[in-house]
This record gives sequence, C-alpha cells and structure tokens, in this order.
Amino acid sequence: MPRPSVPILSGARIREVALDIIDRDGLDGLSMRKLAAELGVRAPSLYGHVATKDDLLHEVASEVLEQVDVSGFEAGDWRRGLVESARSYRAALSRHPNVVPFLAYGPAGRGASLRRLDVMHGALVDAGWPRRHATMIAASLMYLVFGAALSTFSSGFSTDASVYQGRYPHLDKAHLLPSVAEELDRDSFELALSAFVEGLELLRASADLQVRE
Amino acid sequence: MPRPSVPILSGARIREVALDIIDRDGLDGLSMRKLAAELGVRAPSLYGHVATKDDLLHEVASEVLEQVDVSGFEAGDWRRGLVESARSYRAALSRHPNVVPFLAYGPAGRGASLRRLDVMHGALVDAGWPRRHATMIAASLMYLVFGAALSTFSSGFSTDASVYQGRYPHLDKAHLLPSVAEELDRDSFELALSAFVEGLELLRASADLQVRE
DNA sequence: CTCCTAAACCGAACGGCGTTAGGTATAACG
DNA sequence: CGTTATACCTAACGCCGTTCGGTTTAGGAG
Repeated sequence: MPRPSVPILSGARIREVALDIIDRDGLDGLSMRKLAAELGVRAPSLYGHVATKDDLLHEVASEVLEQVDVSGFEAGDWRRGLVESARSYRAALSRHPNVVPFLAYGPAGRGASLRRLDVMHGALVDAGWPRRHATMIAASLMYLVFGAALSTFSSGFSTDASVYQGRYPHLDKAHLLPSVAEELDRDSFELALSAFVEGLELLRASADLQVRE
Repeated sequence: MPRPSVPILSGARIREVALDIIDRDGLDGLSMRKLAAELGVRAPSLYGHVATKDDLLHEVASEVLEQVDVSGFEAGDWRRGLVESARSYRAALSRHPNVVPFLAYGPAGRGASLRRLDVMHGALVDAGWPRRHATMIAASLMYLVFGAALSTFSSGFSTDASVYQGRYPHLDKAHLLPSVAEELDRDSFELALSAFVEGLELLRASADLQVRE
C-alpha cells in the first residue's frame, strides 16, 4: 500500500471524481473520505495533492466556469456578445447545478472568472458604453446568470404537487412536471435575457449616451 | 438545571439567535452547540423545539423572506409592482446576506414564498399578460433578485486589490473600495431591473400580446 | 395538600466530518 | 548498491448533528 509503482492520485483525477460525486450526490454528498474511497485510497492521502477541501471546491468550481465562452463579443456586437455569453454561462452552470450553491458562498474573485469579466467589460467599452455602465451591465448579467442557475424556480416548484391543492389560485400548475419545468426555466431565462438587452438598447438610444454602433 | 420555572427556550428565540449568529459568523459559523451556548443551554435541549438543524434553517430563511412586500402590485400597475417587489426582495436579502447561500440549496418551495409568487402571478394576469408569460416574468424577477443577492460582484471584487495589478486592463478599479462596491451593486441592480422592465414593456407593445392598461 | 404526569432541561455517547502527525515501503537517482 | 524523496498508510484530535435515557420540577387532578 505504500508508494505504488504508478501514482494513483493526481490533482486532475481528484477534481474529476470530486465533480462526479457532487453531480451525483450533491454538494453535501462530497466528503474527503468518500472521495478517497472512490479513488481507491484513504482520506489523508488526498492532502498530498490538495491543501484543503475548500481549496478543492474552488478548483472544481473554476473548472466548471472554465467552460464559459465569451467569444461572442469578438464580432463587435455587444448585444450578441451579452446574449451568447449569458447562454454559455447558463449552459456551464446547469451542467453542474450542484456546484452552484458553493458559488453562492462567494465566488473566486480571481482567475478565469475575472478574465472573462474583463473581456466583457472591454467589449462594452469598445462599443461606446461608459466604463461605469460597462461595469454595471456586466454585473447585471452575472445577476441574471447566477440567479437562473440557482434554479430557484423550477426545482423549487416541481416537487410535491399536493402543496398546490387549491391554495395558490393564480399560479398555473403546468410546471409540476419536471420536463415542463425545465423548458419553463429555459424560456424564462431567454425572456429575462432578451428583455434585459432590449431594455439596455432602449436606454442607450434614449439617454444621453453616445454609444458607437 | 432541569425544568426551569420559566422556560429558557422557544422557537422564536432560537430562530432569533440563530439568525444573529448567521449574520455575525456566516452560515458555517452556526452550529447547534454554539447556538445552544448562546442561549444558555446545551445542544440536545434544542431538539425539544426544533426537529433538525436543516428545519431550523428553513424556518429562519422563511422569516427573512417574510419581510418581502409585494403590495406594490395592488395599485394595478404591473411595472411598479415588479420594481417595488424586486426592491423589497433585495432589501430583505441584503439585510441577511449570509442566509442567501442556504437559499441556493433549493428554496422552501412552499409557504409565504409561494404566496408572494401567487400574488405576483395574479397581478400580471390581471394586467393582461398571458398566464405563461406571467409565470416566466415572475421567474425572471426571482433570477434577478437572487442573483443580485449572491453579491457575486462587489463582494467578490472588493477584496485583494493586488490581484488587479495590471492584469485586467479593461476593468476599472473603483469598486475596490467597499463603500463604492456597495453603491455599484445597488446601481447595477437598478439598471438591471429598469432595463428588464422596459424590455418587457417593449415586448408587450411590439408582440401580439394584448395587455390591458 | 398530595399525587401524578408531562415538560424542559441535562450528560453521555454514536458515527461522521476535516485535518494533522508520524510511520513505512518503494521508486528513482547518484 | 545506498540514499532520499515520494506516495501512500494508520491513528488520532476536536468538531459536528443527533439520539438515548435520565432528573428535576411545573402544573393540573383528586
């Protein structure tokens, strides 16, 4: 058991299995002992590769966010950039929804995430938005994206139909089926996104903002 | 110490101190033993009043959300209703930001929270929005509100100015001061909110949606 | 006034957690 | 071939949520 001929563990493999467990069992379902067991190893061995569980979670979260693609801004169209980036964020997060609660504890305000925000900010400024507005627009998009990722809505609604029995007369009940809830969540996101971007365009046109086309 | 003449514990007092601890020490800073100690009691005694820690957290979260006021819809103006409800949500959540990560685990899809959504939904339908749109608009507002509550932006940015040293050329650095970050977060929220509502109005006017004034 | 029951707290303990200290066998290198 | 650093291990610490089985007393019944 000591010093195997070929190392069992590596940072990458640990992160991979950790993410698997989180996807399968939820954020609370991940323990260092379980993670070790699934790697064929005992818990303390992990600490040769990972400083702390919290560190590991940050690394996993970063890997998830690494999938986000903000290249939609490259075409020079800020609206298209916003829409496509938002969709990419949502896609990355909804691929691993159980990671989102961890992000809620306060994001890794560093690394790849910041780099993406920097790209967005630069593109918005290039499009003529004032720097402060660029910052606010980027922040707003994060609100939308992370809020949607919480899936507060569908996952909170789709369970336990009996609760609804005559109690909430206005709410329609179609979203009780998981598949419908999922579609509703996607449509809601698209609605929010397009309304937001259209609203920005309106603001740009109406206010004294000189925004380059 | 058994059976004091006047009971030390009550559900309300437990929730109150629990929320204090969460506000002060964060969500992870709350343990049943610490909570008991601050109430002048031992941990097992809590279980006479609370089924489980998770239950307690749900109760505390519900109390926080109880502060949300959706009466803005009563005037019959759906836009004002949306804006004022969103502000009320944000106010309630930013009063207790450390509770938000718990909400991220999946909201209590029941009780007061649903009742509020029902009010919103009803008001939107009364204003002429199709039921499905009403549902999506309510969901979108939740995205915005909870996303903003994560404070992903300012709290993630305002720390550790050294990280920025020349690395993210486009991001301005004004938000590194906490007070500025807070203001920026508020302004970003207002921007997102008004852009969203204006975008909805645009959608209402342009599409084949017959919405009553 | 007494008896009884139920309430409201307690100590001890269980299993699980993240993490550290110290040990051991082997792979890799000089 | 000897040494050293590697990559794993066992044991243990202190914390956690929670359960069990007391123990004392408040509050109502006769």
